[in-house]
Amino acid sequence: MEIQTKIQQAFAQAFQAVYQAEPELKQISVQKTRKEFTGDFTVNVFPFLRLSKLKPEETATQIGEWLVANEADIVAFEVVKGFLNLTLSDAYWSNLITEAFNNANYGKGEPTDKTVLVEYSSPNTNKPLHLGHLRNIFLGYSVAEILKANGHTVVKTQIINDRGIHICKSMLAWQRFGNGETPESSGIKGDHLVGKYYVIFDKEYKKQIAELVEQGKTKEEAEKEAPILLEAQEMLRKWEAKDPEVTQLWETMNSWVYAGFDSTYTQMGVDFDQLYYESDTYLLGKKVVEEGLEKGIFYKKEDGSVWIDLTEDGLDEKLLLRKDGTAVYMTQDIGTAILRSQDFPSMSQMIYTVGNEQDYHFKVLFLILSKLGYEWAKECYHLSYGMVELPEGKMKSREGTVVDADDLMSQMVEAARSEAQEHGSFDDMSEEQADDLSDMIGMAALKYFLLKVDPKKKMLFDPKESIDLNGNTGPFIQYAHARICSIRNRAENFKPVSEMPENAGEKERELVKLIGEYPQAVKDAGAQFSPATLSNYTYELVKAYNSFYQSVPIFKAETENEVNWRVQLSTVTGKIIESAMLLLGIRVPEKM
RNA sequence: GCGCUCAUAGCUCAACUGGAUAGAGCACCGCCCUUCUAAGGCGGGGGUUCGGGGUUCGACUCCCUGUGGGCGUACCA
Repeated sequence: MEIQTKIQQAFAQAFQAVYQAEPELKQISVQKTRKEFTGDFTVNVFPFLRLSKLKPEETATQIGEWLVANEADIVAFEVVKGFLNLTLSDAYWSNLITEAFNNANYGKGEPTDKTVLVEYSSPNTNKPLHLGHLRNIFLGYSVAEILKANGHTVVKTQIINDRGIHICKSMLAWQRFGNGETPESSGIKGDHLVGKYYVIFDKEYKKQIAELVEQGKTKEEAEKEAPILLEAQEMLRKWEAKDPEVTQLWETMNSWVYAGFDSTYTQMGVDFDQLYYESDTYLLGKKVVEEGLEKGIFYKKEDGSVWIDLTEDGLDEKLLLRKDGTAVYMTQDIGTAILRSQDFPSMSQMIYTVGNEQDYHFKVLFLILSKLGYEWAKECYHLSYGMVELPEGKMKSREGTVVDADDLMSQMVEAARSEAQEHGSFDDMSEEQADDLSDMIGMAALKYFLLKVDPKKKMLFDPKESIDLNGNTGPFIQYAHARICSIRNRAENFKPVSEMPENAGEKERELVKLIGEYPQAVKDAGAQFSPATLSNYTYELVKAYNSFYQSVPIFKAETENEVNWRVQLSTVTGKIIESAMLLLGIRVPEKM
């Protein structure tokens, strides 16, 4: 049990004993005592004055006296206005450090019976991944790891949008302008090659529109009638009819893209347990919509299109099948969700990591699923994150301001490499070690930069700032870890200490407190689906450690016991840094 | 138009979900390497928390309102 919860209960007990009244547990807020005051934890008595019928100071004092008399771990208290500041015993802190030192799973929750499916990538197969995908994927991966750390069983998944008009556009352009170019013949990564033809299609399409407009068509007419677009639509119909030639081309080009994605995912350091392809799920979606139509949940318009009326729920009418009977985005998503629930019958929650531009879409999706009678619909959760913006504004693929994921990652790694080179980190390293270290640092800078911001909020990506390795950054945290490893290596005669030295100073005590907060930090990050809260915690921990490291000599401590204690504190801090960073998907080096 | 959402130091972000004098990083200024990794530490300046009302013992946080951004409102995904 977390110490906060214990204090909460003790406080309630005290209230019962002193005033014969029961405060609501939720109302008892236990927080860290601010630096300006003495104490470890603070309880606010304001909400309970109507129960005690006394002034804030009197209430706090009486409760404080009871707690010191009856709770072994609480040894002193101090009252400032309505704030009751409690001081815990050294024995309590000593036990905590011993536990953190001995328990390999310190901070992680007990196994639960919950199975959570986390979707954290949903790429289209017509172009490479970009910066927006990076935030999406790092976020979802980290949330999945955090949920695991909270004891849940997690299934990581992606939905691959492999069918539709977009991929036909690339296919058509390749067929017409490609001259048989392949990733092998050109040396271009598969997803980038296919993306290149998507751009070529768009150029040709625009050219044809311009020509048609010149011939006297309106812009709208031209956009609908451009021959190359009609051909792409024809290709989609052929695909749906399983035309052998089109199918073959589709398979070939998708396979190029998957090879490209695989290498991007590898560089990102992420993995998946289960893949879903829309080409496999859209038919189930269509079937379910037909069934819903029979049940009267949906209705058909005269032109044959199928809709659902959500106006009574405060939403709009939504299309589910086009008049030609083909599926739309919503249709496929219904199919995918149902398929997943069938594949994982024990699933207790389904999380979709998707940008907040789709908030409305998921509201509608979950509502439809629940109208279709699926109980698990209420356990669906849209992990909605804010868009990534650049200093010059939004990323726009048409204007070429998209930041490519592969390019960005290699730039980060190269920046890290030259910095490490300058720093002399490679001096005793092999080439592979140097490569690995560069990768570790560059990726840490990027991941931490994207994860430290509250996922819900939109964020600004300034390339200059992201590449910075000082201050509140991933490499800053890695550096602390490397220093700790170096201390640990030096401490040959280290023996764990079971009691905190009586003369332990402020810096040490501050560090001890933060170490004690790790389990709660993991819990909070899981409850809020927020790697950012965990980043902030780790940053606080590292700052406290650096401050300690700077002002408290470790190997020149007065007694051997103190040396051991300080090495032990360092070791525990290092373990937490590593553990927390892994939950963010960030590796930590032993030297840098 | 309607719906959702955001606004905190020059810039980028925090603030334990309603609690004490709103904190960090970057940038700027000044110190600290014969103590263990200076990718570090210590100190300084910098705020009407977008404006205006309200609720509360207490508001960056909740409610109303105004202003200004973003997103959605597709037979796109």
